[in-house]
Amino acid sequence: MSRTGPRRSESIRVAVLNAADDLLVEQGFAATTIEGIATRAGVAKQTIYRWWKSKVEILLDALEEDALEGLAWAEPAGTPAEDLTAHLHRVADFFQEPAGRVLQALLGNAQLDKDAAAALREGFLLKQRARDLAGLAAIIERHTGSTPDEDHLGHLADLLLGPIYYRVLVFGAPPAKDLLEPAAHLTLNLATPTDN
Amino acid sequence: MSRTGPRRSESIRVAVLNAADDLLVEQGFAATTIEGIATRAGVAKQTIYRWWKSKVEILLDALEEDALEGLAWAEPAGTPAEDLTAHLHRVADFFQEPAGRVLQALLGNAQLDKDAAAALREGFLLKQRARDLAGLAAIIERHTGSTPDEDHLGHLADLLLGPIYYRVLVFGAPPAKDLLEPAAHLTLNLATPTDN
Amino acid sequence: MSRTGPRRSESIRVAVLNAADDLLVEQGFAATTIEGIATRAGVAKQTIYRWWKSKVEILLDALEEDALEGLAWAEPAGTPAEDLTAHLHRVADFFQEPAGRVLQALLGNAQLDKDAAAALREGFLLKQRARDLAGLAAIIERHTGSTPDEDHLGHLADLLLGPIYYRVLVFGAPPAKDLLEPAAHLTLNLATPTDN
Amino acid sequence: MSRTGPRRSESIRVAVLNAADDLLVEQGFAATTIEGIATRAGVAKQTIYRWWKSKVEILLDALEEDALEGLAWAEPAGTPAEDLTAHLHRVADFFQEPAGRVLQALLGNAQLDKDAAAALREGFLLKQRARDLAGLAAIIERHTGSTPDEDHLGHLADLLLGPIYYRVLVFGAPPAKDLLEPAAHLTLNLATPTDN
DNA sequence: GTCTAATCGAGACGGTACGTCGAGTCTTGAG
DNA sequence: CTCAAGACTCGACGTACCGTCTCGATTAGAC
Repeated sequence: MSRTGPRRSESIRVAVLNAADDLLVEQGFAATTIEGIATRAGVAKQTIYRWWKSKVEILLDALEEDALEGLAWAEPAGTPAEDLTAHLHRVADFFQEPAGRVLQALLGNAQLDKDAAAALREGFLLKQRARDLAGLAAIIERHTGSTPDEDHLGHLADLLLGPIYYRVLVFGAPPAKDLLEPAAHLTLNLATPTDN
Repeated sequence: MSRTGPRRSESIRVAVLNAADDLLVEQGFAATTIEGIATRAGVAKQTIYRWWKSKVEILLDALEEDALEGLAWAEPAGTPAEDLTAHLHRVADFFQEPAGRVLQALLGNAQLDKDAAAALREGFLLKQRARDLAGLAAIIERHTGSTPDEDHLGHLADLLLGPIYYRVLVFGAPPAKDLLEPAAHLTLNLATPTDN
Repeated sequence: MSRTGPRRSESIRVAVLNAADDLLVEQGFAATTIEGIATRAGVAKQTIYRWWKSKVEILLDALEEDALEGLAWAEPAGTPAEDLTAHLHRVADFFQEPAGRVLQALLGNAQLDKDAAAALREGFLLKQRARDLAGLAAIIERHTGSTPDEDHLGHLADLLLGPIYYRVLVFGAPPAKDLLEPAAHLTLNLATPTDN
Repeated sequence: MSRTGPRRSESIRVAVLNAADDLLVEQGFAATTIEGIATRAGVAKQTIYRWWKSKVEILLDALEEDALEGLAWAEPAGTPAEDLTAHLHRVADFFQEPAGRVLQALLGNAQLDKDAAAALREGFLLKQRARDLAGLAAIIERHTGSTPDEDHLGHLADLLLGPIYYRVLVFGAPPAKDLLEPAAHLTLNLATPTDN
């Protein structure tokens, strides 16, 4: 005997996520207010508060829908080095897209608010980390024939992705593209057991 | 004929910077309001607005006093590899200190506010970048006897520092310490012209 | 061919009226919300709106059941003066009872809302006025042997009841009891044609 | 050494009181919201909350300024009976004026809210009661040469004013004018020591 | 010693957004 | 068709800070 009464409106959910996304890109994080989202989505404020605790939760919801593909590891299409380089380009490009702006804003906000940081970590970053480790492991395996252990894999991921996030978050733009290919090669070299 | 009347009070300046620092560490960035700083410093709001444009400027002021030494490159004390590893440890530790928290908050806020980002870049990050490049160049020179060109040096700095900032800003804590020594050696290897 | 489906549930009607009554006495008029009544009566809001237009209508419904006896003119039991005095005591006491509180609240609300005022007038006050005039006329007739004309009777009712309502509505409590007996005698005196 | 800084703006105070008055008369009590008053007065909501706790306090403030003259007892101008009758006319007319509407609304609200009732009593009704007793005593003294005792005077005031308030608050309009002169004469008769 | 001009505290003010409450309407599925 | 449950829009609530402003009181050169 399931419960009675009206159900949550999916169209409202989508309208809110889109409104939040749009506002963030157009006006920035500070100007993305709950009232603004409500107005733009044509929805009552109370309806937003019924389903989300804060604008950060809304953006996190929006991110989950959009970022999965933007940061996904593609199927093999060339040599491991080529595929890895291509992925780094994809990550660098991602931060220019709307979904990337959302992630950037949420990362920024996470520095300012411990709860938001925890929510972002749980809701997105750790999952993405797992996907990154899996994607990187697959490429390394294609390259060397074996999978590095967890710790080593994590270090490689940090060396590989760290510079991109660093340039984006600290200097406001992805790194020069000519950094990416050497970084990919370097990582694959480090992944060969003898170099460990 | 110079002007008359009282001059800017240094004690007020210090009280405001300390109040801002303390509030940030104790309550977080969002709770660090101009009104709160004014109250805690025992100062009128107007007095703050007379000398600073926003709380970001206050924190930037506070950062400039504290971060210089926290992120400074030390004098040679061992082999280049040892010195470089030691510096990476220093950077990682810096983000645990109050001054590091301020930088982290300002970096976070910079993701959310373009003006704040520009101010942080101009007021701190670019200068620190220059110091980092100089410090790294000096160590490489000791190691290889020659200085890499500007672009290459920048890439090396990104590879070296990126992972630390990445772990701090994305995962909320500095990387495992055992990542740092390999990263230092790696960077020095990459700096030798033949490996490029 | 009469209509199908269940009819209005009497148990719900009673539950709602009681819930409204209770809430009014316990929490006051403002805190007596439709939502509160619905919750307390274990009934859906919509069900209330199906049968009543507003909380005022609910309270009016509740009043009609209780106030009739509370403000009723009793059968002759003594001299006209005694009976009139007794009635005044009954009216004064009525405002201390729950039903009196409801009337007081509805009178209060009527000052603030023209529609509510009209509803109260139509639904209760004019009927009560008629009962009061009839009761008073009966007593006067017993006393003087004749019935005063409509206008005169109305004035007498105003002089008689006015002070009680005045004390209750303006000063929050019924008048001192020793006002009531002189008022009763006075009214009867004024009712004798020669004193008019 | 009095305090420094800007003082409360008198023009704002007046603008708020007028806006509240106007809204009450034009739209009624329920539609007289703090936000509406603020908008109409061209004032920030916070400014209202700084000086008044609720709209009731605002209206009370407004009342104090306007009701004093509207309900004042005039100087002797004729016989005591004439003056008393004139005063009753003044009271009955008062409830048709804006200030009278305010009093009526506040009386209505007082039935619904104990705190509001207490505030109204303290802030206005008890003072007005004192003025009424004094005014009535003066007229009686002119008529009979002596002043009745406190209790008796109170009863006379209740008999005199009760019917007017009763008709206004219960039936929504002042009593027929021909009630007033008999009521005045009656009261003076009752005030003569032998009739007591 | 004035004089004079800026600094400083205190805080009033117009705003914007917050997060909450209840109103009244509408939708769903059970009985 | 009625009902409980509750999603929905709407308007107002009272609060927090924002950034601007005004008001004396204080202070430190210039004369």
